[in-house]
Amino acid sequence: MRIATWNVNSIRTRFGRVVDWLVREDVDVLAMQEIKCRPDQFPVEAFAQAGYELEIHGLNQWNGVAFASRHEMSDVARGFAGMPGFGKPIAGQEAVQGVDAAGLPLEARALGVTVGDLRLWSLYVPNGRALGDPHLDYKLRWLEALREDAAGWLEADPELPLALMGDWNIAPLDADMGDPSFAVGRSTHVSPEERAALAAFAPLVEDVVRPIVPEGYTFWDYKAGRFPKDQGMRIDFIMGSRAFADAVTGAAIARAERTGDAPSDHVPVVCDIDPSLLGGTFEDEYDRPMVF
DNA sequence: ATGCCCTCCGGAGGAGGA
Repeated sequence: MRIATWNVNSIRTRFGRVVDWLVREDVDVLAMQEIKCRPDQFPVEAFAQAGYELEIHGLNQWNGVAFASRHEMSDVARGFAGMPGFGKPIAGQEAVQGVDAAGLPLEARALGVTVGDLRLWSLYVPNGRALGDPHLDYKLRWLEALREDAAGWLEADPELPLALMGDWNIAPLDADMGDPSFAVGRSTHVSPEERAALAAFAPLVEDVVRPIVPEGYTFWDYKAGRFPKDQGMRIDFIMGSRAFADAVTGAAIARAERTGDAPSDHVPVVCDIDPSLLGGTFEDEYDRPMVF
């Protein structure tokens, strides 16, 4: 079973490329970020024709997360319980996009689904924008709230095959920073605070791709020829719980998706799961014949 | 370097990205 995450940078611009890749690579479940549209604007037909169902969480032209899956999805969660909002309290926003406990509007940055035994989240972690910007504080609070909720999920079920996957907007190691416009002490994505926020997930989930793909970036800025110079960043991760990580049999970073016509600035990050290693009752109907 | 490129909305130029 193949699972992937991809910041697509507008699904309306990219859907042909995305569906082609899903079919070509035989992907079962894709977590998308930055779809940049509402559900009524999402190109669902292109996915349906390729055999994929969708769960979509998009509020407006910003952010937006979704899942495409060949398998049934259930227990859909739009946002997590402790997720903070951002911006100014706006009267009437409760009905439009929901608000947090402080009355701040929630953004479309987290979508959870269950596929078989797997609990999967598509996450678009706030960018942070700049050191000292209130958006960076939002980023850190958002991550801490996610960590607290994820700790609760795993406390309730330590054997839960959980994957937190998406665009984390943090380069955890110096080897993950190849873009010279990012530097410790000068920019977001590499600050000690952000790296500590990601490292705090260590007791819960681990990067399941790095042990198999030790090198390579997942994002290259469109500006300044960052891709041809290979000045990218590794900021997209599949973070798996113990039970999830134990079932991983392979992984890849689809670097070729940054080439050709109209690429996203991010590429897909992929892992393969052997359902028989999950120890549960998941049946992959694409691997096993249906018995009637 | 308040730059570069790309996408959004709206119909110009600002916001946001990382």
